[in-house]
Amino acid sequence: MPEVLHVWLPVPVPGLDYLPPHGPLPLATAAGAPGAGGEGDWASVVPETAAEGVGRRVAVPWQGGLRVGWVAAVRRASAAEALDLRPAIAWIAGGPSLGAAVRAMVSAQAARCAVPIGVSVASFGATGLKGPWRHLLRRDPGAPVGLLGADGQRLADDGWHDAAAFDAELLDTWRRHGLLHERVEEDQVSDRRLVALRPADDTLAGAAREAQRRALAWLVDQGPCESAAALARDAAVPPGAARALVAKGFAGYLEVTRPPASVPWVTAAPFDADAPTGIGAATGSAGRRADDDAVATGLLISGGDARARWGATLPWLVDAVATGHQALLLVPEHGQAETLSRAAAQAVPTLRWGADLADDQRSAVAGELAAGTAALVVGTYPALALDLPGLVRVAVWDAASGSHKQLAGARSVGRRDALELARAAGAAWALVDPLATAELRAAGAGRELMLPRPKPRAALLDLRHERGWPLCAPLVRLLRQVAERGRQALLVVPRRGYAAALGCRSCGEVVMCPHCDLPLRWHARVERLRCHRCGVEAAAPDVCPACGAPDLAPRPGAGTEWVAEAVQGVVPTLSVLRWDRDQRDDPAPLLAGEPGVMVGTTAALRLPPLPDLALVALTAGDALHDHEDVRAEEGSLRTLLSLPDLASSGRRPLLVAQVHRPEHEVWRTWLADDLDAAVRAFIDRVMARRRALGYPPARHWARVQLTHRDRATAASAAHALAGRLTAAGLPEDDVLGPAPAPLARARGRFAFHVLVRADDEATLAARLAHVDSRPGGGVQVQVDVDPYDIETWLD
DNA sequence: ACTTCAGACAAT
DNA sequence: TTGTCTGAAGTC
Repeated sequence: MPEVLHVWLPVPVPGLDYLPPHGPLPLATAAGAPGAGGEGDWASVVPETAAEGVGRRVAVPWQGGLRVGWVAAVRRASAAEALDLRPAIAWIAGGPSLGAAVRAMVSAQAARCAVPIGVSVASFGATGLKGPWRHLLRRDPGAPVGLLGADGQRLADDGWHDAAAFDAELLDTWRRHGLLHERVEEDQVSDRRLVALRPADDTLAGAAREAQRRALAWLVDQGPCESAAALARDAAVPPGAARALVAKGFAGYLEVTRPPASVPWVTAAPFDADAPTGIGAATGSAGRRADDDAVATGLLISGGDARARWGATLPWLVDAVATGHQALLLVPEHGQAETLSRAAAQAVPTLRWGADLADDQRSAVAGELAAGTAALVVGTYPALALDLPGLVRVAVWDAASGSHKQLAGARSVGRRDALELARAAGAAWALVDPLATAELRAAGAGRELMLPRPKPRAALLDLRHERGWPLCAPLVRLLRQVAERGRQALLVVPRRGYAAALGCRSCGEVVMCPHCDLPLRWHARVERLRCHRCGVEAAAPDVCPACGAPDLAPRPGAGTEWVAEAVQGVVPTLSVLRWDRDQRDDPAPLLAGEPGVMVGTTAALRLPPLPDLALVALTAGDALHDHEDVRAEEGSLRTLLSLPDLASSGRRPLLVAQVHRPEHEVWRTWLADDLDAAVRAFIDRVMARRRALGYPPARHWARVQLTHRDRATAASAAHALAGRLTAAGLPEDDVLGPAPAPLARARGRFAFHVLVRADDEATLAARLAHVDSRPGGGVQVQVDVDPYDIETWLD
């Protein structure tokens, strides 16, 4: 019975079957192969048998070229079935592999999110599958040249040839008949470098050529450099001297293969109470320590401040590494990987995995970890797909953060995948967050650690009674006090730009985006209207497009520009900085302790803590939870609870929010005398409501979005889908809609939503199998299991 | 994801 | 007739 490889490609298709590559194994060490061997043990591994190749990379024929994917499984097939399959091209020697736990996680994600396995594979970054590849082939020495036909005469010798020189269909035929040996290797990265070509001689003698002699000596001494200009700079000679060396042939440009990168171990940031990380060292932390009777069940750490949570989490991870194992800390955002890895590196050997790593650093890190080296890995989502054979503990930082939700690909939630990975690896897990939300509590932690939370100095400013806008009178007084005392303030605004809209004072019409159902936002500094959804830009019209009155003015909904202008008017002596996507003023003066005000969007909440922060103000507090999302109120409270982390000093800042509805339970909870009890009661109420209404975590939801340029076509496709789902036997209660999307038109396409729900993930996935992802007629379908609507309040 | 192909439409 | 755009189908 022939063997069949089940291959996962980073392409949105299900796993595909191929026959194992033809040829004697291991091919990498075949005599006469260029570049064979000599790359170290890890790099030269090639499976001896197909079954050994599970988790390894294989190149397969793909649309006239090749693709590289993971071998997910090897099975036996009947001879008849094997006849229909194409052979794979070649194993990829060495490099990363996809461990059993990661394979289980990826396949669970694809099932849960109702996407083809290739979408999940691609969503983890597809490290090691991207190439560029060098594809070489030669005639199987046992194959008579005559069998190859006219084109095959080029393979009469025993040497290796570049596959690009041959027709793809011809290669496929030869491959099916087992006439070829093939090799696919990562193309060696080479750089153009200036190198010394010959030693100095008489033509370089004399005082006039002293600089040229020095430059050549430097090049011989220090090795290749980037360019003649770089040589001149480094050797401190005039640029002309370096150029002269090239002109005379003493130096020249060569393609130099890049040496393998060394493993970039994270260097520790020295612990300092006022360090920008705001995170204390593991040792000597006053925080309680998470101990370890929760192995393989799970731990939920919440409460306290960021420092206390870190103090509880890091020792738990360090213990794993200290006993020679591996631990993984998943963080939602790239910036946190940087700060937390530096803080961790003080206590434990730490490797960081992030989108900014160069390809050669990636393979160095992956190789080190695949060898089982004891280390803590701090990384964003793609770190979950690393091969960590010694993994025993997985922690998720800011586990309730909406940033764990992936916005593309399988649209999975990183926290969910981390738990799956831990389960498959038999590792213990910990979820860490300011707030033990309903979903975190439902994750099934065997132990919960709620760190005590000091009552914040917080106050509401009721906009129904206070005068002044966008800054009400009490907030103006507070800002003046900050200025008088030479301290710092941070203002959080729910929008960038100047105003939420440009409108007509005569007829009330606002200027809308031509592609989306949204007003264009007014950016005063550049005098442009911009759509924050589709990015379209326009100059402001001179007259109202509706009534023709020359009466256009910024409409309420103050953005960062407007607030910054207002603040500057109130405290002219204070420096006012901005922090949003449009403008990121250097926060260095504030970090150095100078007085000033930072005005920013919620992005400013991720700034390093400020050393002399006296005031944090939310200019539109209600906007924190005024959006359509079941998690809105939890998210709002979560943000409020983490505001104290913005200050790094001992003096706690005053936290204020301008609000229209002070009676909302989020505000009442925030201001409660016994904060911990109030938070617990709040989450209990949330849980009860979610159970009563069938929201997550009580039940599981998916949103199917159908879009089309034409509104009626989108609507009828949505109705057809809802009809098909009920016809397939789904309870009518569990198919909601169709309804127009909250934003009915975006980027020129009309969107309708159908919501599907079920009691558990498996049932939901089975129900989503009835959704046709390519209904035709130009309708696009997107399925989002466990949807988050995190963007609507910030635009 | 990416390629390839077919049909619709506009410009020459 | 040729070029350009859009959508559909297929990858084992």
